[in-house]
Amino acid sequence: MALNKEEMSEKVLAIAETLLNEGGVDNLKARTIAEQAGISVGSIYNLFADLDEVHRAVNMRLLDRLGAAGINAMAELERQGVTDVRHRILAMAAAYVRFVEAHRGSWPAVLAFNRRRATRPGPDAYEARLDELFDIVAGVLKAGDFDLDDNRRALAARTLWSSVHGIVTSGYVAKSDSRQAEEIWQQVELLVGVFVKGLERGGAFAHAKTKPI
Amino acid sequence: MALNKEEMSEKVLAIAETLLNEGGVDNLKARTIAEQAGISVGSIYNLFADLDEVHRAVNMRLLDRLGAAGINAMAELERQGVTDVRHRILAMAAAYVRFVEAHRGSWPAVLAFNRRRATRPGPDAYEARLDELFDIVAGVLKAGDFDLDDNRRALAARTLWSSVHGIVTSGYVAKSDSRQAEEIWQQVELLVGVFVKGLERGGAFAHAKTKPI
DNA sequence: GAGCTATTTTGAACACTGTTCACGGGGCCT
DNA sequence: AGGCCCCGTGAACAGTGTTCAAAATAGCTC
Repeated sequence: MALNKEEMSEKVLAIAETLLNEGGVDNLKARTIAEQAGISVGSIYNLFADLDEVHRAVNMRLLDRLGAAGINAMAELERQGVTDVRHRILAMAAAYVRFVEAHRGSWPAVLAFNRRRATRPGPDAYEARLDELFDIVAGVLKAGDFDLDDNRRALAARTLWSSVHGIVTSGYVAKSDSRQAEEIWQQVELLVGVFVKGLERGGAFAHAKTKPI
Repeated sequence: MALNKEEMSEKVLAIAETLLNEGGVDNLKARTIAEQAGISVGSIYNLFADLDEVHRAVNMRLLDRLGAAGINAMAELERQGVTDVRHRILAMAAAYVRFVEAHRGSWPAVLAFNRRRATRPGPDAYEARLDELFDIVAGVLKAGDFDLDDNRRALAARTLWSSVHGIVTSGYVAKSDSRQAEEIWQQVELLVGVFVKGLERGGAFAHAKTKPI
């Protein structure tokens, strides 16, 4: 019946995720976790260095799930034989939007945490998770017949990703209306449409030194 | 020599802004403010309901300054007789990037705060400040000869703005390298270029039901 | 200026954080 | 059984934000 170290760690993380989802970062309290897990406060510090590490671990799980969702979405389209670049990018974006919507409480905490630690040290395993997603988007762009070298394709992928990210996060800070979801999706559709068309034209990187009158 | 209520409020806000800029939201402490302002902790609560209100007031000042920066940037272009839509949008984006860069410490706190209070009440005077900026962008788009009705132009303005926002915030969570600034600007240039070209093509809102082979 | 009242300022006290660490119980090997 | 060590424990500590009775100050009347 007694849980071993790893099982207890997972129990703690599950509780922590629920707390974060329900009340944001302010709701992640050592004593609450301890009570709900049926252990003492001190025991948490035997499993994790501090609450930040708990938070980081929860975030890692979230990012892993997000990555899986993205990969699944691509696999689904593959299965359906969809090769259109715009559709595939929209599918990725949809997976992202769905994910954030399903984690409205804890996703902001991921960003807030990332931001707090931004001033501190260096080798974040965080970014590695996100880079996977960049790579997927870059892969999709590669399938399109835009004439982009690797650097520019990576830049485009990052731009696209950051833009979708901005739309989603900007959207969810406003009113909690369900109409918001519709607005967000309209913005994403516009962005992706405009992006693909802009790249198709091939001149995305040609700065308007030559003014088109 | 004694400061009246309003003067002391401004002194408190100035101190609070410095604290936020230096150490983020965790650095905004009642006792620190009191000490630096030469008053007691209790006095802060005579000037502001709680620390959140202090934070909110600082954010308002920042947003006001950001709005002013945007307006100034547009006025400068006006003075130079620049009417090119792409240039004007880039100038707006540049103003935004410069602003965030100049407030690296406190700007994340604006977003984090907005997010924390997102679950709570309704009539945010916050969004009003941001709407001004949307309006400026929408105005610039109006000057372009895209065939967009008011709704779609507003949607495009929001999309553009959110995207730039996403690029900037995503950029500044990563390494604190100065190379980051370059990457951010490349992304913004790509986004704006692609956006304008996509809109010019006029088909941004025509979903690809008609596949262009 | 004295006396009185209203207002503001104060800082000790309270409730609640994260985090530590000496204590002691329980399992495990000899 | 004894000794050992590991690990869970929770009281204790150092910080938070916030409150509020009391003291200090300001303002007013005479």
